[in-house]
Amino acid sequence: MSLREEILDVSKELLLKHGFSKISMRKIAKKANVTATSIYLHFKNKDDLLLALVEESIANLNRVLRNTLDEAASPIEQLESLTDAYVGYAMENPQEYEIIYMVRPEEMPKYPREKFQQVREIYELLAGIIQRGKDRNLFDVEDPLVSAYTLWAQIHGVVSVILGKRLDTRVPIERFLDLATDHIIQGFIVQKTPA
Amino acid sequence: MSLREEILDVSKELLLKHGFSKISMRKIAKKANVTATSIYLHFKNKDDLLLALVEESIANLNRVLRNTLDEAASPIEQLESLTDAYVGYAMENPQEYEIIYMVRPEEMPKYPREKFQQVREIYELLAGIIQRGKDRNLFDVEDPLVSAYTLWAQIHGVVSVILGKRLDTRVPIERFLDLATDHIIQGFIVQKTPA
DNA sequence: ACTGTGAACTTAACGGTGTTAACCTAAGGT
DNA sequence: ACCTTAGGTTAACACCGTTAAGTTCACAGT
Repeated sequence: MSLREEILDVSKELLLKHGFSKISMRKIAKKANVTATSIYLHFKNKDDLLLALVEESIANLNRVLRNTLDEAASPIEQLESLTDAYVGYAMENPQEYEIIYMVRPEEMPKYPREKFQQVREIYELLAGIIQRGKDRNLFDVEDPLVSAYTLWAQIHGVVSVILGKRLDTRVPIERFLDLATDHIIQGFIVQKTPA
Repeated sequence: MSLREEILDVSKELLLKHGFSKISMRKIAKKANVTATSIYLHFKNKDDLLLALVEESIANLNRVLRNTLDEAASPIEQLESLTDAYVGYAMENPQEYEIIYMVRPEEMPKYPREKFQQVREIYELLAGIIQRGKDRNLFDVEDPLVSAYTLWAQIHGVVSVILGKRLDTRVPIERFLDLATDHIIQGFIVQKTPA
């Protein structure tokens, strides 16, 4: 295994074990039996290293989402199962999810766009589902691609509130998640106005 | 002005000007013409100081939300105007919003609950609106308090995606926000099933 | 008037951080 | 036999949050 991979491995291990705020180049280096400066031979800086981890984690999440997709199911069912899979993944792998969304490298905006191609692909998949639902008069959406983004943003909000430990302790997480996903899906389904 | 207030003032100024990642106890102290250690006479540590800023900003946001509430309006209108006010506040005061939600002091969970009483009050206000809408058969909700939390989480997700610069650059922010608020509100309104 | 106390503040230091410059070493190609 | 290059090192810089110890000074009690 190359040192680069080794560094990625131990970084992820430390991140998952001790959380984002506790990792440092020196600790990573120590765990890889190397000096901190060696990391700079393989990564531009700390942000660059973190970004590589973000990429990995995004790939994981994408794999999970793609695997849960049942081509034969109805658009509504597909939306529901994707939502559940997303939330489930975040709940079961909170640190991994945090790697994706909580880590905020300074120069993310100017980071090479190709790297986020995978993210786009997921959106287009989602947009496709929404488009098909719209065509069948199941979904009340104007613009499937934009709605794909709002759907994801809504779900992310729900998840991040829990992971950020900002949910009122009086509210049971399970109930919160159930009602949240209900409301979110509901917001996409056509309103059948009374005759 | 007491040193405590002075510290809060310059901290906020630095935070709004240079962002969260750039502030340090030493810089704050320098700007307040004081040594870094003096800060520790008024705040337990850096997190404690940041938490004080979070409190202030929450109070601001709450004031804005309360001011936009029109007692006479219908529950649907109230929900819409609160949503718009929330999003508007976040867009116009992005750093202030980040202070509230992006700052994640380690010990937030064990922070004295009374301090977040204001947050509760807003939820209860929101829950009241939802309850009234439910009573009038306008809203399709099971549990107004929990739904108040999911509503807020969804909106927060939408806002945080923009502030985190994670929205695809092909999607215009205004359109994204419009469709997002539409979907969110839609998700709370009763489905009138056809006769 | 003298003393004591406590608050506000400082200096100096500890152990940590990301990052860079300079250097070393071994392998491979010419 | 020489040069280049990849992969690694040591030492250092400038910062960080935080603490222990010391200073100054206003004011209360006797």
